[in-house]
Amino acid sequence: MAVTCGVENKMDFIPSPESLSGSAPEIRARLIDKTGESPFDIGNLLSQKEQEELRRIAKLVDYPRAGTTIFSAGGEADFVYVVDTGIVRISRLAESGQRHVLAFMMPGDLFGIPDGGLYANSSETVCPARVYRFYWQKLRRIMAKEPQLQLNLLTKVAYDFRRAQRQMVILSQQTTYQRLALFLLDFMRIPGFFDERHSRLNLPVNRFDLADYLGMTRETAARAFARLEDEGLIRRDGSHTIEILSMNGLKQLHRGRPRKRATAQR
Amino acid sequence: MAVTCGVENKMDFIPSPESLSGSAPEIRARLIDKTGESPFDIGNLLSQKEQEELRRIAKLVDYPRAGTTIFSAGGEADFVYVVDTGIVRISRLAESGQRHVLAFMMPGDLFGIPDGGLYANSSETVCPARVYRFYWQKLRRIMAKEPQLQLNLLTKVAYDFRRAQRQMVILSQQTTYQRLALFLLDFMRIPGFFDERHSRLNLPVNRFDLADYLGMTRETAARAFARLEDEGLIRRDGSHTIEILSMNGLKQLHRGRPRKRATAQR
DNA sequence: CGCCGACTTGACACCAATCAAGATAAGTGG
DNA sequence: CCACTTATCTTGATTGGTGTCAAGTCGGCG
Repeated sequence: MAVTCGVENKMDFIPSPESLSGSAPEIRARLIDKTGESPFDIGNLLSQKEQEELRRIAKLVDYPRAGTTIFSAGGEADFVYVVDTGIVRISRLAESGQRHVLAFMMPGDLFGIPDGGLYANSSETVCPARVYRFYWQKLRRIMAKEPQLQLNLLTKVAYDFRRAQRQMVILSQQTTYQRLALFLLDFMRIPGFFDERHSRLNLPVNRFDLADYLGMTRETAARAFARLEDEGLIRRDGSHTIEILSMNGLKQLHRGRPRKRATAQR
Repeated sequence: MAVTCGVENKMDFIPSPESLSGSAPEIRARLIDKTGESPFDIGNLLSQKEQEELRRIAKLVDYPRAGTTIFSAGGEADFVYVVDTGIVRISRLAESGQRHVLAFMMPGDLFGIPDGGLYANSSETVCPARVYRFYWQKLRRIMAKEPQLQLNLLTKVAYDFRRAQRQMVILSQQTTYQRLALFLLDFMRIPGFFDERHSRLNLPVNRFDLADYLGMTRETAARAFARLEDEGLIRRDGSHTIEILSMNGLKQLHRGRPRKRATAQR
């Protein structure tokens, strides 16, 4: 659950990464932060020793090409991963053959936590990417001794859980246009994809992935883009770069009439 | 994420409660199990001392009436809860006023984990219920000393996370009929609601809650029931008891043609 | 230059929401 | 216990959003 968004109303209640504590809300949930001085920490909670231990079992893996499989659903889950650079998609295949993209993982996001020893989902690179790889068993062993590290992991999973809950609400209530608007807003908040000066958004996600993430078809996604453009909220400039003409317009769109009338029970 | 289901294909990949370890898949994720001999344990992983500590900070709270609020989204999150008896719904209100039911929590399920000190969702009783209540801060303090207990909590959250992922796929791919069929199948697996001898299912959930959980309107839910009845898969006997005529028929329904055609990328 | 994949647009069909009304069940007071 | 009220559930007719199928455009690359 990578994409973040800045609206602060109820529907849009965005889980804060450090959800379990009550600290400052600006830190991104992560086990590793290459840029900071404490590269293996979330919110500077880990001791030097703990960070060292994490570093020892981490291995940086490079995926130079888009569309490379990192792991597949049902496979033996030996590793957990943390995105270093690039974007990774987490997907699940229905037996109908219909794919669903559960999340786009951004730098700092953790993924691949096993379910009964197996991966529950598949994951592939969306663009060239580098990821840290940890032996899950080793990590578990360390966590058994280091409660603070385990709390970091718990925090991270709780964060992803809330993002999933938010996505459930979006998928079942918002129209396709609203979902797309929300997606763009979310993406704008991720460092490195939105150029504020020119108000241009870089969308390295193709229409397939986008549609499967937002629960619609590629055709509908294209139409949704067209409508946003007609209404003067965005301007397409190639299918992967978009100029944001009215961020407020996008925000208002998702507050408008939902797909279903409001429930007024009791 | 309470409801469980027994189909074992990919789409229906049901997370096992003890997902993080690799042990036997029969135990239900829980912190407390009143019925067992180890009432504060998941999968008998906790020591006597740890169980005692949990018991000390737990308080059993009774909610004799349906529709009682346990906590509200945005409120100060002092407690976490574990269902003892009855059903509790976890919901979120969009600013449009549209409610979404995120999950029905069954006996043994844990809920109310705070997000930045506040509750992210609301929760109300669906029927008369009893819940265990824990001071979150106390629980955190104990967990800091007892990694095994914290691992139990992590396991539980990871389990709910996977249920949320499954629900995302269902909401965005399945038709209303398929979603209802799946819901019934899930409910049948919960101990105490399905009478195998008469093949009768007790559904203590009203159409409002059901529709808001499955992402449809009450009218559509009623029509979906009608269609399942027309096709000879169920028989309605009052709106809250249902006779299952063909469990296999229900299972096949959700494998049929989905709402969208399959994605065949690459 | 021409092929090919990704993306877009159009015409049509269908599923599900809406609005409205009726039926059943559940309380409530006499 | 029965009439009355009310909530819950169901059914019908209509509309609109979105998937489907098909064709067309754009851009990249050999």
